[in-house]
Amino acid sequence: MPLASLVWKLEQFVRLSPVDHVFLHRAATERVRHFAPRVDIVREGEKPTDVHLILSGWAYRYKQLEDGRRQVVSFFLPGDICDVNVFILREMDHSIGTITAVSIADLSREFFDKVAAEHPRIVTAFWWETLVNAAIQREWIMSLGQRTALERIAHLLCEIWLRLRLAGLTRADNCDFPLTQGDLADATGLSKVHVNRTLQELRAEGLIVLKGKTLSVPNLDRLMRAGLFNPNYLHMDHEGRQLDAVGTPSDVVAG
Amino acid sequence: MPLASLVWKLEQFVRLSPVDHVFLHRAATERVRHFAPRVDIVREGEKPTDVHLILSGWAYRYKQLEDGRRQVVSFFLPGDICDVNVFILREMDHSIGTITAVSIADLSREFFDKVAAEHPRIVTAFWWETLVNAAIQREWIMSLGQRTALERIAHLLCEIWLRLRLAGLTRADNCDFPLTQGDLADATGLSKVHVNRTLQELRAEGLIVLKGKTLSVPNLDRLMRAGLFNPNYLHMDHEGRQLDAVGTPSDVVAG
DNA sequence: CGTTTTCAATAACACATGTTACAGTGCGTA
DNA sequence: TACGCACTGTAACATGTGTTATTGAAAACG
Repeated sequence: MPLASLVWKLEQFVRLSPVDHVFLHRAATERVRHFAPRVDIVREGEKPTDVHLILSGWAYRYKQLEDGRRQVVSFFLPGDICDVNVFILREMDHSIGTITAVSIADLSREFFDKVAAEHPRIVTAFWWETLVNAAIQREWIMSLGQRTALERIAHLLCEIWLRLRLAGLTRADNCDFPLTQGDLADATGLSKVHVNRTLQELRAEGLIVLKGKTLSVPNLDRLMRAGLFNPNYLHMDHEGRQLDAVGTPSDVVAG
Repeated sequence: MPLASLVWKLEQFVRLSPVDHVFLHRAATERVRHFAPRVDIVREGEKPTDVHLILSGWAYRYKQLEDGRRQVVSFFLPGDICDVNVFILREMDHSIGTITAVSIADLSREFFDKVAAEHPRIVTAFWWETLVNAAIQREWIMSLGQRTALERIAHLLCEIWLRLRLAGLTRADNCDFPLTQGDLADATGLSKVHVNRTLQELRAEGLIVLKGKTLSVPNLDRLMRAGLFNPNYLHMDHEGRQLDAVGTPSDVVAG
């Protein structure tokens, strides 16, 4: 069920009612679109009309300078919402592109009006999603401004790992990892060559195994230390529920 | 009237009713606090209880690593709201400190509940504020990841200039500028020494005059070009209303 | 009103990361 | 099966920015 990741994630934070569930489910199955890998979903300058919910696949948000310099500004994983309420803006200030094949559900203005009027728990959950996304952006700023190449990459891998885990998308100690070294370079502000050097270093220290399109993290704790990673900014806990309390990948969200 | 900056700014985007005005005014005068320069208002790890509205003065949001590396993650100018609805999170993932003397109004959870229930235009305006702040964060990521030192500083100065202008806080071609070179370094991810070098360069090219605590921008257009600055991300227009239409230096935002 | 502290300015040197170039590997597709 | 193309891996070299140190000028302070 492709909606699982979103509901799963939101329920970390707010207990949704059965009515909420039905409502979300309908919204997420009504207007669904599918995209090939490596295509743009939305382009800078366009008028935003809908909010996009990622049902499956990976995507990213990026900005580009006229001379071609390109920066990935965030990654979208299954269950992520692209920007609650963007349609109140006149035009997009960035683009959104797919990494893998992606399915999205379009959420309309009316959907959000209805949420606001009739589903207070979902409102809260969406605010949580919005605030966490803002916190992630801040942490990226921290990484780009202060962390070394090795710390940056280690940090990013930790973040992706935890976000995937929250969406129920990790296996024992590994997960799908469709990003190329070029993608990592665009996200970390490093050159491709240096990303490669740095990945070698992480491998040499046994912090990651990255081959084909899967990433293994033999020891998350060590990787977190290498990236100076403090998970507080993901706000994965609420009312006493702690991230650590949830143990291994599979039962993470059991709650 | 210290509330002017906020109202002025929000009205750029949404026309507020007289009732909205009265309501905002009351909220902004009820619980006001004053802080000295260079002190913390909020510390990482604390439980957020209120949302802060900056009535006057400059502040910043920052994060710090254990070894002391410090990154300014955003600046707060008069009229800015620190984070709509933060209090739904369990703890702060960053700190907020003052630069100058600062007055803030504390906005409670009840305030936001009331807004949600009775002031739909304010809801929209706050969403706009939230989305613009997110866009600013993205642009900082772009700067830190892709722009050179000179571009970064030029870009930041343009951003601050336009935000001050929107709040009605610029004079003909100059404005107050209380940031030290150390602040700029922490915000741009550069060393203090390199910030100094770069400011000299900007001065030598006649792009800025920065002395004491005031900044002059003789030619905003040239500075914008030096910083590869595209103002679209500030979303200063709505429904055809352009920034030019509203006031002070009228020649600014070309397109 | 001098004393102390912060901030700005500059120089000399160090190094993390960028650039260019090319070879190897794997994978999609015909 | 082989072609083509995108991705990974490495080497040699270039450079933008960091580091450390010192000085002078302004503020802040007692």
